[in-house]
Amino acid sequence: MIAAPDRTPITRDFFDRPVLEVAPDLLGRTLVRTTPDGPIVLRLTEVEAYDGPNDPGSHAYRGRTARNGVMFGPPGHVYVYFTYGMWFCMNLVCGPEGNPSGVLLRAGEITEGAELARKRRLSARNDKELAKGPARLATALGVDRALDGTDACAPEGSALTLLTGTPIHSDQVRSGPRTGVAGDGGVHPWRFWVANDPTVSPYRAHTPRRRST
DNA sequence: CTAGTGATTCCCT
DNA sequence: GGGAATCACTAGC
Repeated sequence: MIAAPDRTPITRDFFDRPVLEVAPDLLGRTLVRTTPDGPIVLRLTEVEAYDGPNDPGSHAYRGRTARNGVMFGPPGHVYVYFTYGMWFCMNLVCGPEGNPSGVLLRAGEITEGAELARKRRLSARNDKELAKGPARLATALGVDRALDGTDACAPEGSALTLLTGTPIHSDQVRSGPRTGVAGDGGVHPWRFWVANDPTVSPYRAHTPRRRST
């Protein structure tokens, strides 16, 4: 018997800790995205930590800007950014307010509402690919910049809610270098995932792009 | 399976 | 103006 995931919303205290504690503790948690068409529910299987103003891989490294302002606000809120001209990615803000840190949600397993996620992810060849990768995850959940700053500690039925779920035992948590982070940002083992989970995204070393013109 | 590249827009220098 | 916390597609093994 496997116990059903705990559907109690997570409290803000959960996020008001150092990001390197929060990140592995997010694995196995349940994220509910409520849309007009119904809920889409995701079990988190892969995350990445971005640790405050001294992390050169973090969007907050060069100080507060219009884009990253949510990272400087209270923990438990969602930072959504637009990247590569086409995609959105989502983070959960951690740590004390004013210390900009967050966890990028990189992959997960859709456990409810897969029919809604499939409509947004037409190129996915199977359900394991629906949220395998940070932009795919945001796409599958219908998350875009309109949700930047949303409170993930809100009651279920709000736009986004993180539930207690089923946390992953530490001996099933793996860690490694962050994906796609340029320069010194990739040296820390701040990517965390669930061992042997088929929804975890493949590791890709950062490849610098050459100018096209 | 891996490696390479075009797409496409915003942000910051 | 240059690069970006990516994806989808292709070629080749």
